[in-house]
Amino acid sequence: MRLRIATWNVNSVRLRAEQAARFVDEQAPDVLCMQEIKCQDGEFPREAFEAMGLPHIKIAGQKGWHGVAIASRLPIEDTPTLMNCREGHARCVAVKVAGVEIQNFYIPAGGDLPDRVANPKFDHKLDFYETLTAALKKRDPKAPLIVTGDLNIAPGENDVWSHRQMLKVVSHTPAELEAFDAMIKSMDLLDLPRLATPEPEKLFSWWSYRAADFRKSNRGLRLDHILASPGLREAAIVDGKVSSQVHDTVREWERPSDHAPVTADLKI
Amino acid sequence: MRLRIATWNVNSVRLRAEQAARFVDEQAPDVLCMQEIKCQDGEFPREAFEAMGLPHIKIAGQKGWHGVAIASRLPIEDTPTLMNCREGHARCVAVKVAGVEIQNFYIPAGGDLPDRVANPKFDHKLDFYETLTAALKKRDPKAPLIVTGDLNIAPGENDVWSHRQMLKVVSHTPAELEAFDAMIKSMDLLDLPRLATPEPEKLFSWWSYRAADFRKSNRGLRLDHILASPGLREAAIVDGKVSSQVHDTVREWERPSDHAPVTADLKI
DNA sequence: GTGCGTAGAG
DNA sequence: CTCTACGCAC
Repeated sequence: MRLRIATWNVNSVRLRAEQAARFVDEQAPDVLCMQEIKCQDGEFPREAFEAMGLPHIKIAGQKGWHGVAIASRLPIEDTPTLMNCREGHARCVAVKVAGVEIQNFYIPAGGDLPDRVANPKFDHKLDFYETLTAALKKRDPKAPLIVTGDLNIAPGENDVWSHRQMLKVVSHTPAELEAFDAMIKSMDLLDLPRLATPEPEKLFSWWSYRAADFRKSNRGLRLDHILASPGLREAAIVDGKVSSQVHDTVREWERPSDHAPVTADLKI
Repeated sequence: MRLRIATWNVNSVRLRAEQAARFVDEQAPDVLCMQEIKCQDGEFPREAFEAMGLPHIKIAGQKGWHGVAIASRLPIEDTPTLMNCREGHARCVAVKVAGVEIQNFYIPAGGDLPDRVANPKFDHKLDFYETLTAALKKRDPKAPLIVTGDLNIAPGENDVWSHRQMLKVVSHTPAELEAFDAMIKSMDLLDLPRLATPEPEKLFSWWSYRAADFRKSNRGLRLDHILASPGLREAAIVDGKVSSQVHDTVREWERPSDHAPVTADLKI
């Protein structure tokens, strides 16, 4: 069976429910992990997700900001999140689907100044990574685990439009690249979209709203990730190939999210 | 030649430009007087009005609030407004089209409490009427003049859903009815929509957004007016008939203004 | 209920 | 530029 997992920072699920329906119709994900739903649990448009064939829903919402959710075609089993947000924000949600544990995160953006002392948001971001990395180290790498979401770091030189310029910009600073790398090494996580589209090809999942024409300037970043535990290696790599993509055409739709959805397939 | 004059409180011209195009397409007004455009002069969607065949435009805008404009199929001649707003709001705009002077006003709503001392907004409203009435008295009644806009008073018993209940509500209080009457008497202005639809038939041009179904409750008010000077009597009353209507179906459109457009025809 | 202003986040 | 929150006006 093919299990297609999608992650999408929807930037308000109430404003994007119709686009979610279109995306689900076109790409048929079995599990849709969302970030920045920007609503409380009771305000989540459940009916819309039921109508699009994803009736099994787990929501971690809060008023107006952040908020994560998972909507699934298959029944979900409740499972604890790997960690909790230090600041009490709704940034973590997890389920088990078809025997696969899915941990969905909206990691803090980290503010403008890449300085842990002067900028508490940047400290929060790195602390989030440290806590997550520590939690992953305690887990059995052979267990089937997906770590996904808007992780707000573009880890590779080809995950940013300009490595040189971005090294000074939060999302691609050396401290963040190290934090991301440490997380990956915690259990040798597989970076599925990047395995499917190897370097040096550029791969982005986010483009700023501020650009007049995001295609023209193409100043994107790869902030949205689907990472698989070693226990999922055989499920993710089939005949030497990984099936995973960034659905960047979604970024062209009317009134889009600034993030494009990312999918990856597991053969389970 | 038929000159069709329309007045419409659009409640944000930028949000309503498409609806204006539809209305102009369906009703073919020669002159469209707008209120509550809620934008500055430079933010007015000129191109949209040019495209709908109303390229001659006069705008009195301000940031975010109030704002009036006139868009015309025929060339416009600049003409001074009959008065200026005491508070400096953009509430008055005037043009001359085909020899007819058109004075377009967005008269203050007047707040909740009908008390000139306790409520400065109510005082401003009555003061606006007094100033306008004084200005009209100085004009030659035989000159072709239209006074139109959102005048924020429902003058007659059949211009409100409940005369008894509304006598205590700003827009239909005794002081306002007197002020409206004094304005009419200043030069025996003709109330064109009411002449076309005589009492006791109810006639409304505004329905609150707060009603779930405005058709069902039908708690409307006639706040939007097209008044003609005696000099336009023969132009407005043709074979004993006045051609004027409230286009209330516009209120049913998607994301409507809370006001419906009103039109009146002159034979000139 | 709807659309503005302001501010903050991204 | 595009979201949220809050407050105000209508």
